[in-house]
Amino acid sequence: MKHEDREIDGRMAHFEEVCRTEGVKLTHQRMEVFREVAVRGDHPDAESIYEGVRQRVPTMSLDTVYRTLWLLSDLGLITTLGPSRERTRFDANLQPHHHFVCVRCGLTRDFHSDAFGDLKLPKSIESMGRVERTHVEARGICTECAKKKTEIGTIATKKKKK
Amino acid sequence: MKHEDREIDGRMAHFEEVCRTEGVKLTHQRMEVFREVAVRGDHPDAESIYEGVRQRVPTMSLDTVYRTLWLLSDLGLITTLGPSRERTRFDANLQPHHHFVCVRCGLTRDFHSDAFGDLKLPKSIESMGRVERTHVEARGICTECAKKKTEIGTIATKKKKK
DNA sequence: TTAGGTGCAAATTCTTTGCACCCTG
DNA sequence: CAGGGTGCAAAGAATTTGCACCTAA
Repeated sequence: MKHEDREIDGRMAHFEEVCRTEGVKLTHQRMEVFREVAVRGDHPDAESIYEGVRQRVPTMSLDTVYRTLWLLSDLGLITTLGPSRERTRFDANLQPHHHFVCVRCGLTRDFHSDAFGDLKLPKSIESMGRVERTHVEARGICTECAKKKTEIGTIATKKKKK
Repeated sequence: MKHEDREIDGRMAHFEEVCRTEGVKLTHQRMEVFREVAVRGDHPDAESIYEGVRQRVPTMSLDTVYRTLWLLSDLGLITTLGPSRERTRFDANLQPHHHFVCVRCGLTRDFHSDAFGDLKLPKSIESMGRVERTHVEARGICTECAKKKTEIGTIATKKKKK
């Protein structure tokens, strides 16, 4: 697994660099939380990350894990699966369709595309399972948010500027 | 908006039919909750659906909205955006990549595809906003869950069979 | 040294559940 | 009329926050 280790090392190095340039302290806890997310390929939730880190840092608390995860997210070092910091949302459109998602405000709108009907999936996917349908998520900034321009930077940046 | 109205009517009809065949009672509340989700194109959360329905059915309670939404989801009449009934999950992979998601257990694994690098988006998306990146979600049943076969039907079916 | 970071515990927020009455089939 | 469905209130889960002590820079 030489390749994977190198990948992790690269992520750790990037993490440390971003923390330094953003003026965020490199604590033991933060390194372990980031490492846990970086090493695991299963996209764990906060609780699961907490359990993993606790084996190495028994004093770690769950609230620090949460604080750290959102910090990392604000720094652009990690992302969330699905809507971030939002409640579950529902969709009554059963037709095959795709979503445009605004990464700033969460606006989500359907769009259709015949071209996306039969995307050719790589063979690597066969070992994971049988795919029943594919769905494309186009992420960007919606028209409304774009109007507001650079009104606000990232939360992390705001904090730093104090 | 002739076309849209027809689409909604079709969804309502399908909803009523499924309820009948599944032996689920067609209550005023359920119809209004389903209609609210069907009519709105913004994929609302439970609270928002609650507010919308309450204007027509002032006695509606939030817990009924939740119960109804999960029932509709079990019946396959609606779906959720992102992970269903799950906590937020994190991803440290910053490289452009895609996900295979098991709709049964939630297992999520990365996969890569050069072909998906530059999907041609329909022009209809331009009015929504500026797309920065696209991400493909391949949904299906993972190898592990497939082994377990038809061990369990849908929750709705289970309920019905009592 | 010192401002930011952490752990603890309490507070919030979101969602689910028990129960008695109500309404669809 | 019977059994599922609903509203209410209270419980539970997940996540956030206030505060005093701790530690990286």
